[in-house]
Amino acid sequence: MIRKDGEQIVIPAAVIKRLPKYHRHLVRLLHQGVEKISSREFGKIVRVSAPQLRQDLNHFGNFGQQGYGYNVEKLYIALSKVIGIEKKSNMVLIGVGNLGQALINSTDFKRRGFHLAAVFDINPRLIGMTINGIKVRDITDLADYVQGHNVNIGVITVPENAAQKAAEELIAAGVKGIWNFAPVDLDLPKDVSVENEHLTEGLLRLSFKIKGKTKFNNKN
Amino acid sequence: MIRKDGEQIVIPAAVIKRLPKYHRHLVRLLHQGVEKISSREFGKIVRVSAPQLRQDLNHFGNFGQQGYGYNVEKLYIALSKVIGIEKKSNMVLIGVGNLGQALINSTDFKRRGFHLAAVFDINPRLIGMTINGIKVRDITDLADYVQGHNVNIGVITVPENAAQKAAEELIAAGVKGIWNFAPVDLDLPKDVSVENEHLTEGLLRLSFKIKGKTKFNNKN
DNA sequence: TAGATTGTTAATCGATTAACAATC
DNA sequence: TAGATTGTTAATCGATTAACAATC
Repeated sequence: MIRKDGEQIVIPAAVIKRLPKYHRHLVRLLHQGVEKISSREFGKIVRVSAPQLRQDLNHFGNFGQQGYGYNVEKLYIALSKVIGIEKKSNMVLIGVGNLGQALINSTDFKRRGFHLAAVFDINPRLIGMTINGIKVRDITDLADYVQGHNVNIGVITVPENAAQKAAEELIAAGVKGIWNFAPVDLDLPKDVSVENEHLTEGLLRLSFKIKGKTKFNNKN
Repeated sequence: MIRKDGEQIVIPAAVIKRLPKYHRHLVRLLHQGVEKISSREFGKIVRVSAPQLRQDLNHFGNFGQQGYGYNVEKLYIALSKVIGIEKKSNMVLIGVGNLGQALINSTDFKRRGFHLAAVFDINPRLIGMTINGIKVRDITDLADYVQGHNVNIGVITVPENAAQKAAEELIAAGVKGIWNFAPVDLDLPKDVSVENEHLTEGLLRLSFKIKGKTKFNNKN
């Protein structure tokens, strides 16, 4: 791709959605010692056509080599930079309920370069407890902590009705992105990014899909 | 929409993705006592253009009324049927770790018509325990339970390396859909539906978005 | 009835696929 | 070099938006 200087290049939403999957499989291939891979082979793995895969990658640079394919490590490093996880970033979490605790104990995102620096709650019974080596802090200490520890992501695992307030506190404290698990659509300023994990919506989609298949199987 | 008899009508993937959000807000509006809503107002809520909202809904029937808009309760009932949640459906869960326990304690999907009938694990220390009133059962009892209790959805919250096997056991037992939280792409027969909750992928997308915004703000 | 708003067709926009020259 | 495979343009396909007749 030729980058036209000075212009803001917009990456299609559909491309952005696929990048994490590419990255996940590159990590795996790297661990498995795979050295190179063609767009055809890799496309089969990530369930995307070979031309589409090449198109997607070429939004960010020319990482392949004609007649050879893609070097797995090189592509992994390139994509890590594209996504912004080539160096660790710090997160804080608000809401030490069941889901919050599950995330505190998770190893999955830690392996991808995200460090959960601190967790907060409003409940005095939880404050002071230690979970997986992380102390639960008082929500009133949030701003101080975020400003002093280079935190740029906030995770929201509070109940529905507390989510908007938690988001506002995170933003006031200076985080740049919010990973939201509460089943609400947060109202946020444009310069803050959000990613929602509306788990129940996935379950409804599953229900819809099952219904369609069942119908089809009944030839109805 | 005029339904051409005998033909299999394919609903665009993009439409399916939006339905759960429509449903979530209809539940809320219904609770708030809102009686009717226009495509313009509702579109603003779900962040979709009015014509798109009408297009989407008209894939399933004509639920509105000219000059009036949509009756909230009528639309809620109609969409519930479309999604397949007009009556309760039974689920089982495999993997009573941190995330599994968080789901067992969740009220969110229960309110939308999903009943967690039983949970299973392989760990003898967990088997026999009761969490939120649900007994943890031995994974070897899975098939018997599923067949005897009209279960059609299986939830997978086991570690990465155990997920494929768990999926196969669920399918052998007869579930029609899998709600997968393990960070792997399951290999499944075509007549079984899957919905993945690859949480870390959401976090990577967030990282990418933050990076883009930061760049932009720096005028670089 | 008059005003409002749907349902639906046609036009536009964006994303995917096909094809192939470039080149390792 | 010859074979393989990329990067990229053009063609196709699908999804969104605009527009408006139908109608409550």
